[in-house]
This record gives sequence, C-alpha cells and structure tokens, in this order.
Amino acid sequence: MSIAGDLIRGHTDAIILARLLQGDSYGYEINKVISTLSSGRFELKEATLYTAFKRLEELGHIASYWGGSGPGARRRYYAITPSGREACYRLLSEWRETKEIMDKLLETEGNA
Amino acid sequence: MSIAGDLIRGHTDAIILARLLQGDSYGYEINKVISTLSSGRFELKEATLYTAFKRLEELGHIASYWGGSGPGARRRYYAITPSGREACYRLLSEWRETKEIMDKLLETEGNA
DNA sequence: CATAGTACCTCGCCTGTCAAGGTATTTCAC
DNA sequence: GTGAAATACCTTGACAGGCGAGGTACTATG
Repeated sequence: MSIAGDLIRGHTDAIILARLLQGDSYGYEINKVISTLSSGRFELKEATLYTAFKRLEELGHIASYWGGSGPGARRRYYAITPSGREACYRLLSEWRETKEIMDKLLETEGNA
Repeated sequence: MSIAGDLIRGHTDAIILARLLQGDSYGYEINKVISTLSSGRFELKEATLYTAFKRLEELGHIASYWGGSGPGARRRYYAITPSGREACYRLLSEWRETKEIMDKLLETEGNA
C-alpha cells in the first residue's frame, strides 16, 4: 500500500467506529469499504482489523453477534455501543486537532 | 499531553525534517519549537526525538556537527541533506494524502 | 470434486514511543 | 564559592499496535 502502517497507527479504532456509526457490519465488509473509500490506497490488514475488534469489544465500545451467512462463511457482526459512540466522537475531534497541529508543524516558509 | 503518542507515530520524521528545512537546529530547541507551535498540546519526548535523530542520520537525511554552546551545555546541531529534503517533500505529500483519505473514512452520514 | 471467493482467527516479529535514569555545562542567587 | 536551576545530550528496557504468515471452514460454480 502507498500509505505506510505507522501512519494509520492509532487511527484504526477511529476508522472502525466511524464505519459502525453508519450501521452494523462485519470484518470482511468493513475491510472492503475502507479499501473502496480510499481508492485502494489504504488497507487495514486482517490481523490488524481483528485485533482492533477484540480490543474495542473488551473496552465495551462495540458488541458482536453471529449473523446470517451470505454467500460465504458465517459472519460476526459488530454494533457500536453508547460508549463506542462517545469514543468515536472523541476520536473524531482528536483527529481534527491532530490535523490542525500537524499542519502548523509541517508548515515551511518557502512553502512546499 | 492531549494528543496521544500513537497519533503522531510515523509523523515525527516529517516534523523534524520540516523544522530543519527552516535552518539548522538542535534537539532541545526543536522540542521547544514544537511545543510552542502546538500551544503545548503536542510534545515529542526526548527519547523519541533523539531516537529519530539517530535514525534520520543513519538514513543520510540529516547531518550533525557540534556547535557553539550558548547559555547551557554544548549543542549538537543538525542540518538537512539533499536526500532529507526529498524525503521531507515526500512525507509532506504523504501527509496530505493521509488527511484526505482519513477524512473520507471518518465521514459519517448524519455528520458528527 | 476441485477451485475460488467469502469469512474468521491466532502467533510471533518488528518498530516507534516513552518512562526512567544518567551525564555535563553554565548561570545566578545567596 | 557553593548549591540550585536551566540548558543540553544520551541510553536502556518495557510496551503496544500493525502485520506477515499461516490456519480453519463454508458456499457456489463449473
């Protein structure tokens, strides 16, 4: 991928929660959506994704349930919880702040 | 600090190089500048900073020399090299791309 | 029945951050 | 002059997140 792993570090939770804010979904689908939305430039590796799900569920930010299997194997759906919503809003505002600060720090006089 | 370490992970090199693009500087000063520019909301820990210097020097992106000591102890100055400039521009454009993609991925319909 | 696509999961490595601790020099108050 | 504070640099070890590699299982299609 063109965007290195460390750039998304710390942002995976935000991305997943923001996606679940749109409605329940499952791992495989979320991965596809992320890939599509970013025109293939961004990709959450499966190991990363499932690790994140586990972490978020332990934190109580998401809840899972086994859902109907479509064309393939059975799916584990995830739903965002109230605390997940809160966390998501917090992460979104943190992202806005990070952007703002980063832009200031990366600013160069004879501008790039 | 209000912005957690993982949010800047992968951006420290960009920040340091962008700062050195403004002219030679040394660790202690760069740290202060970052703190000031971000109104104290952002802080590169010393260990992180010196680790990054070492890494960047090994990569040939920066070069160091001992400079005159001002009011305190002696200072090790860093200068950006041609390859460092290139890397910096690349990182800057990567940052722009990351911003764009992240904004798309974090977008929510009933917007936050 | 084999293959490809869907779907989930785990282990172990790697790398960047940082808490903690250490060294050396200069300045300034007392 | 001596002690504290600020300046300035550096290293070690622990920790956490991302991910390569490998594995399981089910369904549809030819």
